[in-house]
Amino acid sequence: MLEKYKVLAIVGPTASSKSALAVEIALRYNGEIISADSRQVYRGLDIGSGKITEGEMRGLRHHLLDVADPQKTFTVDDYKKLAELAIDGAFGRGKLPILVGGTGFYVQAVIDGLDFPKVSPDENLRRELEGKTDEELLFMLQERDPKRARDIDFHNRRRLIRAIEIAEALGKVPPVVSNPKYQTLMIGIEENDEILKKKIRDRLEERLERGMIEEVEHLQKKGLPFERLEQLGLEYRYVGRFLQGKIDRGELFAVLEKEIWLYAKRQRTWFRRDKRITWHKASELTAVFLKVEAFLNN
RNA sequence: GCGCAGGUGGUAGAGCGGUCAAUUACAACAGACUGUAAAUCUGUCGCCCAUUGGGCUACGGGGGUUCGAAUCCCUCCCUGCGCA
Repeated sequence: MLEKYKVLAIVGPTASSKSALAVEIALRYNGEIISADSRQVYRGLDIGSGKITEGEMRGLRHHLLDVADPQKTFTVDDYKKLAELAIDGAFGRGKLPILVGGTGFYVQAVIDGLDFPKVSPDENLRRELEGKTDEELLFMLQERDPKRARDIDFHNRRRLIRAIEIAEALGKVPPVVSNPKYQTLMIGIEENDEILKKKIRDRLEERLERGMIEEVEHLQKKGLPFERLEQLGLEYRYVGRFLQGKIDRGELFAVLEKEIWLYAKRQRTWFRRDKRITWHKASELTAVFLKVEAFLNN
């Protein structure tokens, strides 16, 4: 049997110092970083998305940053393809690929090798479905794929629409297939609530000082609509609202601090169910190194 | 000191005689996740037991009116604004 390539994944909530830790590991074990962050893939979203700086990269290759135009929607499937290419590239150079990021779905898509139905978004269909009520949508799905209709969260219009879109193209919604290509070690980075909250707050202050508002303003002036900023969430969403005068500066800070924290909790919920992850604090360098070493040597 | 407006669940803020353990929002807690995932969506949320359901304590304190009060009256305390 062919031995699978080894990939390391570092996951965890926002502001847990994953990136810095990943750099340490990469320096020590001859790695390359593959970012797994759904916002850092976009060009121009730098400060607000917490993209690593040139200096912080310490000369290591970082992949999957700035690979997409923020005007267009980038999807998990896009991510998966590009990430696999990057991982293969790293293998070619004899490097250990280290997947690092807080977008759990992206990480999962890669390490579990999820194959999504090959149905591209159909904007016309989506626009049409958007006008329907939840009940109508559910009914439409029931007609096409009763099984999927039974399992789906029918309050979630976005999912409902996508399911109909797939069913429309393929007749039904095929089960997602998992084809893991790599041997993976998953390490989760955590911090207790109090510290994580403080880090979120400090980081937010720092981002504002570094010109986060100006960054968003610049993106908007260059043609990124407020509706798009709204979709991008968190800093882009709320700074967008601030720029439109919907909230003031004080509210901006308060709401972002709160929303980022809620986001961190959602991330925890996602990762919590994946029992493969072993959790450490970013400060437990030695323990993490030992774990990585054991993984590489076995 | 007088006048006016208020004091409601963790917070904001509805309710203004019964259908109120109390709309709603936020927070909190739990969770979902099949090409937007920083997105999108769900559940719980006074206490105790229970499957529907029941019991208990609650709307600043105390006292009344009433079959029945968060809702009306009296009084006390507190807060904001206005006048002294």
